[in-house]
Amino acid sequence: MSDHSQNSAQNAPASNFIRNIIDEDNRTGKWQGRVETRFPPEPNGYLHYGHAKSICLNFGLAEHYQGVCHMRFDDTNPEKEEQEYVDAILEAVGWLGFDWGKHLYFASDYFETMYACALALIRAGKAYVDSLPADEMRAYRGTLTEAGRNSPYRERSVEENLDLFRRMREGEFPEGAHALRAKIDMASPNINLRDPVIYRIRHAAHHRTGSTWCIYPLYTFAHPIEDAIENITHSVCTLEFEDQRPFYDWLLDALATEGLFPRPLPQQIEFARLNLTYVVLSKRKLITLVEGGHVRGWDDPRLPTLIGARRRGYTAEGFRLFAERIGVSKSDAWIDISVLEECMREHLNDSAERRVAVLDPLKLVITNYPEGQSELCQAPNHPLKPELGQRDMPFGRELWIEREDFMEVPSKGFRRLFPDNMVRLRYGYVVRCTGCEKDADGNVTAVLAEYMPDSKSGTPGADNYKVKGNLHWVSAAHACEAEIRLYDRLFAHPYPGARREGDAEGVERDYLDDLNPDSMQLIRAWLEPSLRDVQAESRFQFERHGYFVADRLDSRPGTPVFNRTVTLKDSWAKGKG
RNA sequence: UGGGGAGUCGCCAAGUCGGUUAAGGCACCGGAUUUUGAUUCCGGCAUUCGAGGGUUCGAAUCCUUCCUCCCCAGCCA
Repeated sequence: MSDHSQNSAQNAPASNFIRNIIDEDNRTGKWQGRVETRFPPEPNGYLHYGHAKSICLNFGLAEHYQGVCHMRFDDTNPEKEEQEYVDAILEAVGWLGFDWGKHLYFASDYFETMYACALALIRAGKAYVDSLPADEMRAYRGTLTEAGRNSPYRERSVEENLDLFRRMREGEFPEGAHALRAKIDMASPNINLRDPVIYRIRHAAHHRTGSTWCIYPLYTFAHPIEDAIENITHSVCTLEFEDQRPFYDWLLDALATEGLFPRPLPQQIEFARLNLTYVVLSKRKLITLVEGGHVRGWDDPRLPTLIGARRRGYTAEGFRLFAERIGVSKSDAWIDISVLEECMREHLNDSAERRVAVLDPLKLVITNYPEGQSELCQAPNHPLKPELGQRDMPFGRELWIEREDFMEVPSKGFRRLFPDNMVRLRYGYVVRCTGCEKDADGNVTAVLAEYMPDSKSGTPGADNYKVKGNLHWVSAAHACEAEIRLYDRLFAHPYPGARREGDAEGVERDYLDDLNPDSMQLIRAWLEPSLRDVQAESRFQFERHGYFVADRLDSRPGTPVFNRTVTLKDSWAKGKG
């Protein structure tokens, strides 16, 4: 690729170390140009933003190199996995816009092959049945700084191992009585090589294989085999598996040596998982948030789950942009949540039609506009896309405007409504503020103004009025009332539960203490009438506010319910803050 | 303290078989346009690559010492 094409290719993902590896493989012809990746979640929970990074990476790599990405379920632990999660994961990946075609696989479909691999290992003298109880096995394993010791069962004969392993499969033993271990090196400085357990006894029903099996392979053993079976070329996983790679290579090499798999063998490549500020991504913590009632469920718009994101109005395109923008590397990086938010704004700004909603209403009375009269104003659906057309907005004597758009005594730089000031009612008339009404406590109950009859937007003389303020409004007589859910960050601190500067020695913080008490606000607001019959999951920009989506579960034509996806940038508010 | 990784602008991240001025994005700061204080546009934004020492005509890239952070002792993934 020339320098020129690199610079001009706007949408070309940045180069990264994984692409460099693949480019090199393609250069040497290692895989004859073939690129096959996989996204291999365990179906034991809902996918979150971190998975989105991995999905975009794996499917994105396949897309870029015209390869394929397998959708694979790593379902080797029957006690944790459920069909419900399989379905939810499939839906989430599809929602993100990726297509695995015919490449949908389950590790559990390979159990027989894995069993054969174990047998081959035993015959090759590279695996043995250990009968040490779990706690003793732990003691024999040694520590980070001390070598482990060989199990007294380590030198069992091949025949005895074969017999025992077969009987394990037959269900002759209770859980924990025996385990199959790879025979490598109990003194290895890499603990993962100290004869890792590769098969355990579990008398549990598996969501797909039922009670067919009572022994199950462990991830360490299963994953490389899954990759080899599926002819994966580049097996991309997160950093915590780096120490596992020597075993990955040892296993596949041993199996290839026995003639079970052809070479070259798949290569494991590790990248840094996503860390995002103001949220938590660990499964354990997410479960606590849901089960502890801190959020409204797994699809709560505040939760960093993909179903939550969807409900909040985040878009697949936004996630893909985000994945591209944050890149891929091996350094532990913390991405600020604002980067994700900005990606969503970017896509929504381009794709969402504009509408008007008054969230904190204050009555505006146009005193020189006849009572009972009304007329229509035309508002474009998208300022940059005239082809999207426009809709009518009724205008009348009484309007709802935003409470913060009026100040009886304006602050410096305030260019909205205040006595004697003129502003344009967007898509309507220019008005001059003449005063306001207050209740007994001095609270403003209505703003008074006079409109300029010759200032209507779209009419010949309208441009003669030069005003700095442009306010949105809805006709009080025509507005549609609706529930709006305003979401903010779930946590009030960028690193929930982390020590703060100034914390006393030994202070432990609980991430739950960092929950943002104002992360959700339910309000009732006035919408322009065209929003009344909106379809669930429709997305709009409410002008001057942000992006909103009709709740996919609770919104119905006639009774809309909106979720705020993300606010618009607001340099005025920022300047004041 | 054993092993495995990582440290380049506020946040990411290219660049690493040494070679003129250290990509790009986001954020930020100016300024222009604007019937969203939005968008868009234009300009600015690391004499410096965790720190020190060394090799070299020349180092973010090589050598060396040190510092910081992350991961590993499940019959979880």
